[in-house]
Amino acid sequence: MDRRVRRTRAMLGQALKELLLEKDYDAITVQEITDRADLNRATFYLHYGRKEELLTEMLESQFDELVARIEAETTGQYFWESPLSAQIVYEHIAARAPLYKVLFGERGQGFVINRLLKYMARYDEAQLRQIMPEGAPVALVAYHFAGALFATAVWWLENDMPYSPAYMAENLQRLCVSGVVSLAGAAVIRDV
Amino acid sequence: MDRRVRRTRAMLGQALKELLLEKDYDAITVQEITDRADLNRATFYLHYGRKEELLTEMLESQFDELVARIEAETTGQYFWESPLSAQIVYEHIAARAPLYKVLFGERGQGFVINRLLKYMARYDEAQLRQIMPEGAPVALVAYHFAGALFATAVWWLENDMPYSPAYMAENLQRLCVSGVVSLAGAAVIRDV
DNA sequence: TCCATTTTTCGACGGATTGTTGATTTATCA
DNA sequence: TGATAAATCAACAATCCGTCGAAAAATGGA
Repeated sequence: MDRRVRRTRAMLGQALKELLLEKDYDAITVQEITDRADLNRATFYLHYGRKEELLTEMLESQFDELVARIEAETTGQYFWESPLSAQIVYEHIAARAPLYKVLFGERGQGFVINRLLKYMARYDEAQLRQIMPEGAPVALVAYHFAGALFATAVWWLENDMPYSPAYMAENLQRLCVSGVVSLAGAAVIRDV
Repeated sequence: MDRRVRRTRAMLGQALKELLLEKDYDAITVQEITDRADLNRATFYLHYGRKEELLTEMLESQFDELVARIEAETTGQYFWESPLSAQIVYEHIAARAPLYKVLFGERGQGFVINRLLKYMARYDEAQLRQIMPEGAPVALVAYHFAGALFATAVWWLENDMPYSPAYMAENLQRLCVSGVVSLAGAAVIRDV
């Protein structure tokens, strides 16, 4: 890939990231992105058809990065075997809190949310298929967990992360594995 | 409220509903909405500042309608006490499947999804607060469940509703209350 | 280093949508 | 019926879109 292409795309991605922290995604124009990146507007259309493509490319690389880290730090473990995997996810989110708060929160984008759900569910489904018995609605359960992780992350970001990643992960794992009864009983999770 | 106002708003809402089934929300213009409703474009701005306001108004009334039905059919029961409440939710969704598939699915809108999550979580939190012990992260758990319900609904709609509302509700309730262990054990839910 | 290839720039184009204006016509309610 | 409110209509400037062709600049291989 041409050095100019790499440079141009990186500049456009960086410009979009910056602008996302300043104003609504819908309100961001191609002109603004290229102005910020100090590139000509026509150059944008040489690489992307719409804003969505640029944003999607950014996100995919972020997600791949996250999965790679999980694989590296939890070798041989299933995602739900311990809270560690989930903790890495929440840490990943915390490290990018301003951006994710915008993308997933109040003024977020539907296609981003759906892509995230699909990404998480696909990863989850592959793992659950090895654990759950034949005939179980694995794909459905995977979406259940993906949705729970997504929504708790949204709540966490909206409320300025009042709990630690470890606490969030512990809570998530208990709810997914053992349900609310495991919280409602004697053993209430201690805040961290 | 003036009869003309009621009529105008109803026409605009109906026009938007129709257009949502035909093209992406983003691609729908105010001009198209008023053309479809056989109203002048200026009339739209007499009632709403943007498309979002019209859509939000539509959704709120749908949600209120759903909650009213749940309250009426499950008197004195908590939402999670039986799968009945959740079943009513899935039935509500099924009855509006084409519209909800557009609003929540692939090309859905972030503000719609967030508003939905918040609406569900608020309802859920009020109930959970009466069940769960002091000090439990009730708001967080409420979002967990709201996200699970949302994501399973998305999956359900995307896959053309392969399970019955009763099955979806039973699965949701078991996962939320007792976790995945209640499915992974001997008792796998039978497909309905 | 040189040269062919690729990328980026520049200015400009028509077309579409936006939100608002003021004057006019129409419908409603009391 | 008459005062009030709502809807219509045409027009406005402003903005953003996607695309174009020609020119300039940068790249990578010979």
